[in-house]
Amino acid sequence: MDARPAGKGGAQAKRNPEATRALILAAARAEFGEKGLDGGRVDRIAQRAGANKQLVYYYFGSKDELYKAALEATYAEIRALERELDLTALPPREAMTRLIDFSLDYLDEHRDFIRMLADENAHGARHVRGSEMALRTNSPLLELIAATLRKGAEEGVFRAGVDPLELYVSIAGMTFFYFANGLTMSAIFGRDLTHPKSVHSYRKHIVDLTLAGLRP
Amino acid sequence: MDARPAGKGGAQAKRNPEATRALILAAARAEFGEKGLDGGRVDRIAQRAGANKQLVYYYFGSKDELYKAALEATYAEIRALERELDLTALPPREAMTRLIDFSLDYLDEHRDFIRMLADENAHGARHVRGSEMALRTNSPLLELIAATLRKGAEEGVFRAGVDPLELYVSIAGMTFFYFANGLTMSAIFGRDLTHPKSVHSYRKHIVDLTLAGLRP
Amino acid sequence: MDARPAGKGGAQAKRNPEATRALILAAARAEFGEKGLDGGRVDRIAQRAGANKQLVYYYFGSKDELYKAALEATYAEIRALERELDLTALPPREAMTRLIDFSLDYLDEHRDFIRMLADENAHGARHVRGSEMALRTNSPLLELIAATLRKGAEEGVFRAGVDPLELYVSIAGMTFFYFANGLTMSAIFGRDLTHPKSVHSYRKHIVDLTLAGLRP
Amino acid sequence: MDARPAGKGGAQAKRNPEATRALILAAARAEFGEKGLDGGRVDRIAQRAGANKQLVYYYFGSKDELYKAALEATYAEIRALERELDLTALPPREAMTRLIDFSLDYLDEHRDFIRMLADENAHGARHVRGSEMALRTNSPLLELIAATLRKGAEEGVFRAGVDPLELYVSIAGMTFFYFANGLTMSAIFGRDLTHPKSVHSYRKHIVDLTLAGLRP
DNA sequence: AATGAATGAGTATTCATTCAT
DNA sequence: GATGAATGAATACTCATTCAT
Repeated sequence: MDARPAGKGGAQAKRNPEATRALILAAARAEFGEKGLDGGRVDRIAQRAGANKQLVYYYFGSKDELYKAALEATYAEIRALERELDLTALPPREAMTRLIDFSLDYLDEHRDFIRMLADENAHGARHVRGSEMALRTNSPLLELIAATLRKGAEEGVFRAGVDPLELYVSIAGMTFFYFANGLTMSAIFGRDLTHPKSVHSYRKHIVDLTLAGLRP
Repeated sequence: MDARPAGKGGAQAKRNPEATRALILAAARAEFGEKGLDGGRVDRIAQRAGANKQLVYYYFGSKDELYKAALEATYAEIRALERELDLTALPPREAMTRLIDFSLDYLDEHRDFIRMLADENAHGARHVRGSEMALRTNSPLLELIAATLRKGAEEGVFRAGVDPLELYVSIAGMTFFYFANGLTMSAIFGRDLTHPKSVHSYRKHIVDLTLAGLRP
Repeated sequence: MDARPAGKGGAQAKRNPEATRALILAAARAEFGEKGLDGGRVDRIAQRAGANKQLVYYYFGSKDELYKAALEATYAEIRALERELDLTALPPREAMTRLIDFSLDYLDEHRDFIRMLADENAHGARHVRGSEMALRTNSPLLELIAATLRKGAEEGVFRAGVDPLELYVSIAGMTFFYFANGLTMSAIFGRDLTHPKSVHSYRKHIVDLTLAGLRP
Repeated sequence: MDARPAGKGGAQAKRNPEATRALILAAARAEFGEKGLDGGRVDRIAQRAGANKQLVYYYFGSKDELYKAALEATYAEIRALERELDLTALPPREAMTRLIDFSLDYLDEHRDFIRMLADENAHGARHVRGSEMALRTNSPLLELIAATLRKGAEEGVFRAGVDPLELYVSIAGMTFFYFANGLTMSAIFGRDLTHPKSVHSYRKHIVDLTLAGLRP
């Protein structure tokens, strides 16, 4: 019927299931990352993916399952990046600095992750709980923090007895909140926290606070 | 159709404008605190308030303006509480501990505030920007942090040069994130962060980290 | 577009809740009577009623509840008609004849009832079971049959021991099936059963069969 | 993508056109018998048949034509059973009893036929009219009734002048209605008509009524 | 013959908002 | 001030059907 010059058009030309699925998933991550679960629209996801709306259901079953898939893909991505972190050669204080940097940088560059994380919690972590993948996979970052704390304590540069998960939460909190609530704080305090200089300064602040806070 | 005299209408035992308005506002705070802006339903707010849906529009104009009003009321409340904090008599380290405690406790007891804060940012801080009230009122907590840092530096128990706003963000981040993402983290890490013992332990952790991190 | 002043137009000009509700219910009875539960369309019902589609939900909650309401209205109507039957003055055989006539005539004139009855059973009598009204109200017709059988037995014109409900089912079956499956049978047997003459002849047949069948 | 030789495809252990077609047809009869034309799903039919949905279209063209095929198969089956009835050796009254029994038993055991028959009529006998097969084949049962009536009249055990088709409709009605509307009536009258004892009793009732009704 | 991928038109239902009294 | 009735534009999801291989 066509070399597909005109008329119907669309993603159908592909006939590439995996690619189509991937396109839809990427579109979903973008949409949910911007608008959240409630604000995200299946129509818009299909459109973003250049796909037929029904295909979304064909591949993912429902909006909720699609959201779960998007969340899992996001988690898989960040964990893959975490896994690439190689701090074995670094002394504990440098390693800890790198960990904080990583956390800050990732969130700075992936605002969509922030939205999804916040949204997921707002919905009672419903999808995470239902995701075997999210529950199974351990967090490489937590492992790295634990290893770094241990090494630091052995070398006498960090005090002992610091709980890795609690430190993980602290670091994640300081970095997450900065971007998550940056807009509101910028408005209230009249200081543009989104500016690179502000980010740079804050980075130094939390590194200093953390390293000093871990001294023996 | 019934025995009542005429004209008036029905069960509106109220006829108390301010009380009705307050009821609706409270209902809105509850609803938005639970479900967010997108998830919140005007119908449900009216129902919670025991009021007619149209009254919501009569008093607040639109869902969005109602949300703004709810947000402002929430901010007003937390700031009033912050204003009650009297740390003048306390030495800097105790004062700082109190500040952290306050932040943690308030969030622990006001999960609805967490939801609204997260939601507001997810929507680009639209309502905060459009609100004169929220902008004008400076955060008493920030002032207290600044004063405490100053006093601590003078007394030599805190190092100098710490930016009050950055410390404010750090503390807010560590406390906010703990409750905001507690559900997800509890699920993923298999450790119940909502348990009082966990909160207690985490409180000690961030107090220690912060106080140690502020040492000269 | 029509005689109404201008602007939006539509059923809204009425502001007559009860009338609106009644219009929708009537439209639902017509629609479901023609197309059944699965085939019936909420859109079309709204249109038939000259009402907004949302009003259907405002008044009835869901398609299913609307169907139930339509079913109840239909049952209420037929039972009201049954209740008007006064056979006290008639001798048993004439009374029985009237009962058969009534059953045949009602079904002949209310094909929609046939469809709804068939449909309801096809769906496992779900709505009837969920309806307090339909269950509570006993069938006046069954009472009349019972009374007529009793009287006939006393007078010696009917044999004793005939179960009223079974006779009720027989009569209902003979009349219902004639109209319910008339189209199919007309097609298969090449004889127009919908023709008044056919109906007339069949009426005589079942009256004869029944009266003869009840002889002592 | 996998190790299989080439081209062929997958699990279709079949490659047996007629068997596949038969499977689909059987699945369609089951599906339509349970859910009706509107409620029946092509997807589900394919699934029930263990076949690909597209195959349904390959063999039957459309849902409607598949329905027609299912209807024809159902008619063919019942007519084959009717044809097996050999009443020649029986005296008229016994023969008539057998006919009624057959009708009752068949419907009792083939609820799906009831649904299809009801559904077909609800749709204006559209498919039957379009089916040459359904129109061509005469009903053996009607012939048997006619023969039995004739013989009975000759022998003086039945009155003359009874129209075979009308008697056919009566018997079909009494038996069909009992099962078709059994659920609704059970609910309304608070008597379980589906119980074997009820069926047994009703069987006696209609045999008695009919035989008595046919007496000269 | 057989299959998975793709599509368009529908389908019940929801929701913020406005009208009329 | 207060209320019930009415509206239009979405919104997630379904379904019969066709395309490409």
